[in-house]
Amino acid sequence: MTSVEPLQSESTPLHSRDTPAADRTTLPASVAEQLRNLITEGHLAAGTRLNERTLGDQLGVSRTPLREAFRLLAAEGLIDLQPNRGAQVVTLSEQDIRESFEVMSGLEALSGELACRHVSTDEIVEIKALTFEMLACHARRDLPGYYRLNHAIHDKINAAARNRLLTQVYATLNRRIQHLRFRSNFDRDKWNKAAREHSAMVDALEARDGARLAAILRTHLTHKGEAVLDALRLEHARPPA
Amino acid sequence: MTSVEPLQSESTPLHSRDTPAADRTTLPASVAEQLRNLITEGHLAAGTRLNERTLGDQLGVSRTPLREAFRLLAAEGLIDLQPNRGAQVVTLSEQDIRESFEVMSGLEALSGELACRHVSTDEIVEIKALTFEMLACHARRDLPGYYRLNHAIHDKINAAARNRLLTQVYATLNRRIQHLRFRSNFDRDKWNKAAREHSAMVDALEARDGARLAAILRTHLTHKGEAVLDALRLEHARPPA
DNA sequence: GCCGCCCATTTGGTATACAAACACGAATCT
DNA sequence: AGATTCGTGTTTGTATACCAAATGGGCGGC
Repeated sequence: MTSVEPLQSESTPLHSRDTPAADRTTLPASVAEQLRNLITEGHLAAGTRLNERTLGDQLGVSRTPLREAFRLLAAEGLIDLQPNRGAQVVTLSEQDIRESFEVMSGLEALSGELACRHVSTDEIVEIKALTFEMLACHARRDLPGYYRLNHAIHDKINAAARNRLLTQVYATLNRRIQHLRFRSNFDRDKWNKAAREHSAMVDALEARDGARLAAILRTHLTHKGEAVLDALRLEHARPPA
Repeated sequence: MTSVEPLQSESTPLHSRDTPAADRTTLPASVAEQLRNLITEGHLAAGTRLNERTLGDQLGVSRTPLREAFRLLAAEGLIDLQPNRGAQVVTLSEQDIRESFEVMSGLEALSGELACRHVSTDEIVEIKALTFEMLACHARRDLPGYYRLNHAIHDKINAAARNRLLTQVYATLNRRIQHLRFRSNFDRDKWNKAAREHSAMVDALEARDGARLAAILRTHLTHKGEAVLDALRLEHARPPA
């Protein structure tokens, strides 16, 4: 995946002239979002150069808002913006990935701690239910379903922490490595362990034991990081189709 | 401080034509840095509107790079960029501040934990020395000196964590509240407590007790957050000169 | 006093122009 | 041959002009 197929049909401008009036977002923001999606979903491979003129034509916007979108994405760490050399999709080194998981594990721990302080019983119930659904996916070896529910659970815990900044920072960091997570088709052992950790999470949450939940989430994320790194190294040895 | 005095003499363009060739930074970046400094040092008060034309003239740049700088600062959370309403220096609500300190305390905790894993004996020595210097400032009631050393110590611990992402994220968050920290001329009790906490930090670091250092840093930051909030509320009751 | 209308101002976005930086291959030198 | 220089086309960086749309007041009517 090194070149880009038509990103958008020519006939659908981003700003439809007929939108009522109100909350239309700005062009740079929506361009940034499109690119963000392309990157996080892996449709734009790491290292891809983003030519201003070309990409602008494909997206149907002029250079000005595109460049502003670049600044945004650069600040989020999704693209690399070098003076006079343009933008390219960021390539994460092993260390970058390790650092990302370290920071994210710290944030998850905080999230767990705060969640135990603020979570409502309704939320606990919902998280517990989601966890069981996820365990069902695990039993069925349904990886996509597992990922989806996994994501939902972590989102709920994060929301229960009642800290928008935390949510936002976490989301930003997560996006940088999101496409990697889906590739780590980790082995049976690790998957079993992860599932068990999720059961323990629910226990800690029900007991509202912040320290315990924090510790579980911390190691959970650390394990996930290791799994991703392993998968990456494996891929490196024998590149995928 | 609601209006802006000449930000730069007309005769010193940001890009001097004679700079050799090499690492000149781009205009948006340097504009952003100037604004960042003005904001974090409190020369641009919260809520100040940033008019594109006016500000561009003052800084000697056109709207194009200025707008890109705005995107940068908005992504960092230093300014608020509302569609069709322009940019203004962000105004943090009490909750924003509380959330900031919560996240930062989590990051500090992580920093302490990692620092204990990676710190060199030389670094410990240096941190210990700085701590004593800081305690000297405390004894002399030298608040500016205290702040300076305090900052240096936290930087060193952060550096010892060996995680550039952590450093960067922390710095970004810190900038948003930096100008508040200097105003919190907290009372004798809190200051004493903070000083004691710093001694405990060195102990934990020497013992390379990650969990302990993490806990200390965590509560240290929490206390700082409370102090800032107190000071803010006080100021609110009786506005400063 | 309240409401709606109108206008000056500002922002959002496009297009264009041009200088400087860069990439890369050809020509040159040793 | 290999390294170096040179030149040229391409891309980025910045400025500027321009216009549409949104905003925010002020003004007049009620």
